Amino acid sequence: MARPSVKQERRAQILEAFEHCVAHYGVEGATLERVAEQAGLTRSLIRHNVGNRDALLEALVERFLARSRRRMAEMLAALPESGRLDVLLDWLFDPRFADSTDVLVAEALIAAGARDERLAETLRRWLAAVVEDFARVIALDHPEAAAEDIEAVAAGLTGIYFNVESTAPLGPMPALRAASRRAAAKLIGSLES
Amino acid sequence: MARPSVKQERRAQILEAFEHCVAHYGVEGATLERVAEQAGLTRSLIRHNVGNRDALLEALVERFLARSRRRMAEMLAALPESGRLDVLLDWLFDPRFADSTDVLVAEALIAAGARDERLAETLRRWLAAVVEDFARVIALDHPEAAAEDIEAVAAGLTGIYFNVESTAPLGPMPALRAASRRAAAKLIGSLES
DNA sequence: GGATATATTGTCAAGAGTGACAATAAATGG
DNA sequence: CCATTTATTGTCACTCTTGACAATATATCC
Repeated sequence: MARPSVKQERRAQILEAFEHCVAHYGVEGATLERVAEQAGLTRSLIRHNVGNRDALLEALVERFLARSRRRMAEMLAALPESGRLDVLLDWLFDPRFADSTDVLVAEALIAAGARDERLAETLRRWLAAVVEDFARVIALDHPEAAAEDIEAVAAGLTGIYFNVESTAPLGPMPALRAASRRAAAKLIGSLES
Repeated sequence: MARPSVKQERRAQILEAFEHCVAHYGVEGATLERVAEQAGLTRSLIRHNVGNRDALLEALVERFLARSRRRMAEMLAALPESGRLDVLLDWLFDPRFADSTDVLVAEALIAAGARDERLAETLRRWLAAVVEDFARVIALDHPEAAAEDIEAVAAGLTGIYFNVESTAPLGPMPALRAASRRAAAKLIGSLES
């Protein structure tokens, strides 16, 4: 009885473009014009399908959280019974699996969090959850280790990983990546008593 | 024979304001209007004392590099003969010494590096130098350790530190900070044979 | 006090970014 | 073919940002 709606597809297309722009230019630098160009659409269509700037940012945060959780869950589900931590290190540091989008978007959102306490609270929870997920994986292979040590190693792992991915705009830095992976392995190894 | 020039003071004042804005809003979001307001000056005075946007960014990069090197040198010079690494960990993770400006500016510049290969090259060198400085300190206390291990620990330390400071816009995260410090200590401890 | 160099303020035009809405085009069911 | 719903395009007004330059004020030396 009407022209079929493509709103959901358009919405995804727009949010992906917005994500790209936020990762590259920051929240303030991701203008609707740029997003429209990146998506191959017009600014009016952005407004039609998602809304104004605020709506766009809110939708991006939701998408980012959902995507981050899904990727983490997939990784966790793919871990083998033995040698879990080697697979985890591959996932985190192997350039073949590298995907800096999430980390770059997170950085941009964190910067914006300084002017949006609700967003800041969301991101604090998100970051804590990431560390907790890593901690759970580590605990599986080190059931005897103290909770405090596992927490520390998980936090360290997160920092090392985020730092490597955050340098993505500078181009590949294989030496840093390799050293970071070695550091992560040594950090995990420190749990052996 | 003429009115005394305050160009150098003004210049410093302007660059400090620009630095603040870049740390908070990113390179693209640091508009001259915002910088002028932050500095308590007018846009015309920015132009008069430093120049246009490009000149401002170039000056900021220089200032950032100089400041970063100076801070690192001061820290290195202040290290005691024994227990160097504890002092280093204090400097890196004690909230009383925390200063996230450098890290936030670095992140913003790195993002901008994607569109400026010369800047990217500068930042790659800067990052490598930071890691090398840490590696030298570590090597002082672990002369027997393999160079590759020292390099790895230095890279890990850098990542853990940068990650903690990069969360500054979210407000204090004492648990993450404490866990990160423990992780850094464990990482360094992994060099004991 | 006058010459001089600098600081400071003011203004203008051009372009980018945004929000709101109108107008047109296209696809579907009946 | 018609009615209906949605997609798509176009446009207008307003603000923000920037670059350039003119005009004025101020401090110093002679």
